[in-house]
Amino acid sequence: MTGVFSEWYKLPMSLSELCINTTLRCGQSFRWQKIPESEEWRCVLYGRLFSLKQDSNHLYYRTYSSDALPTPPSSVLPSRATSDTENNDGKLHTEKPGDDQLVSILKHYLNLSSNLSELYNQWSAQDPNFKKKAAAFSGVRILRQDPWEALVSFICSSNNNISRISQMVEKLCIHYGPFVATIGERVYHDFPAPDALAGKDVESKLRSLGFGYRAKYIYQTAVMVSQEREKGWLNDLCNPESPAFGIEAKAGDEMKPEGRDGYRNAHEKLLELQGVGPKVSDCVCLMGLGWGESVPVDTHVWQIAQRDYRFGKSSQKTLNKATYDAVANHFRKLWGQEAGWAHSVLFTADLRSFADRLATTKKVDVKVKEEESEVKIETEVKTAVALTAPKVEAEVKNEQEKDIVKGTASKKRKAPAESIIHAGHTTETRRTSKRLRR
DNA sequence: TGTCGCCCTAAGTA
DNA sequence: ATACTTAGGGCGA
Repeated sequence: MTGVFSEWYKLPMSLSELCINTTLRCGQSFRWQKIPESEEWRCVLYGRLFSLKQDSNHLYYRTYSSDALPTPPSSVLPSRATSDTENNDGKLHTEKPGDDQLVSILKHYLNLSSNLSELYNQWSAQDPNFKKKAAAFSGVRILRQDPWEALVSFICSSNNNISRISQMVEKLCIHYGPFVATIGERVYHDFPAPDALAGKDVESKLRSLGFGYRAKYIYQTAVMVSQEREKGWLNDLCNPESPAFGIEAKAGDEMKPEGRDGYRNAHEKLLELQGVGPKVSDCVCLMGLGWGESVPVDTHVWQIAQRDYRFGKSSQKTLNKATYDAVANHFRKLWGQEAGWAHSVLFTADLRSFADRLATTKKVDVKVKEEESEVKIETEVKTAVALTAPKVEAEVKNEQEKDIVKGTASKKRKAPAESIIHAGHTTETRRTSKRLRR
């Protein structure tokens, strides 16, 4: 089968508004494929193979069309979690030229409506640590992924790494997702719909494919979403201000330290699913449902909170429900309504695979003023390398840099005991624990 | 309410 | 080489 790419179209885009080289590999999406020896990224979205590349002034995009499988009907465009093809596609049947619809899809998926530079400025003004860390990581934007895909992807993410999660998601697409195109050796499928993963033999098949204990979670969640919930159940948990593609935006409710009511509700409902705890639920809320205040707290973020925000040391406190809510609420109060976006910037800055951003390291003495105390500490000054150069990671030069990457450095700072933040003092105790309801 | 052992796998580490 | 740990958790006791 043959096919052809469209010409490249382009959108004006600065790297501070969107850096695809960071955004597409920072662990929020797992399906984007970097073409070797090229700056090009590919992924199937809404049944179409998209291709992206970027320079300092523009984002370039094109799509691929197979001869035997022309542009899919627009009925596939609404989210896969809705197996209803008749009610939700009203806005998608408009007779727009192809490139016009492509740019709508891209602007929606890439979440381009907000001004990211302005958000970085606000977070930096509120938080010196953010300002310091974010310098080398501009253009990290939260994508609007399909809620169902986000749900399954983050069920896969437990006790796992980005590389293997990506492989598992790829297997789901190849074995259960609709075929889209073949280019060279590479076969492109879209992500499977819920009912495609609810078959009787799915669990055993996934186990044989190396999913481990996640196989049961995926199968059980697919059954619940496709058979035991109303159609559109998952999409209805979306932030009304950030709805699924093709749905009208509505006004949202009021922001609170623990998040808006709609966010709390979505978070809670997701906990009913198998294999979904607080962290996975927050990932889906943030990256699939458009709730910007969702702050997923994993072991990594927990370490960041202890290291840079004076939460109790790990030897004293473990990451439990109370500390989870305390950390998330703290970041919501610090960064505001889009706290989850800021969180992702710091998370990315600590990812091992981005060690090449810490190209040169030299020791200097810096006076850092934090709250009342002025502490003289020894710190590292990192100089960013070009953001558009996805080169092979430079070898970690010495133990010091290795520690930075692992997030185990900076035991040098000693914080006053009074300023350590304790979970019980900073958050209202929530009674919404998944386990307590059982 | 908090803590612990267990669940799967593959790559990295000692 | 072989055992152990880690990698963006969740669940039940």
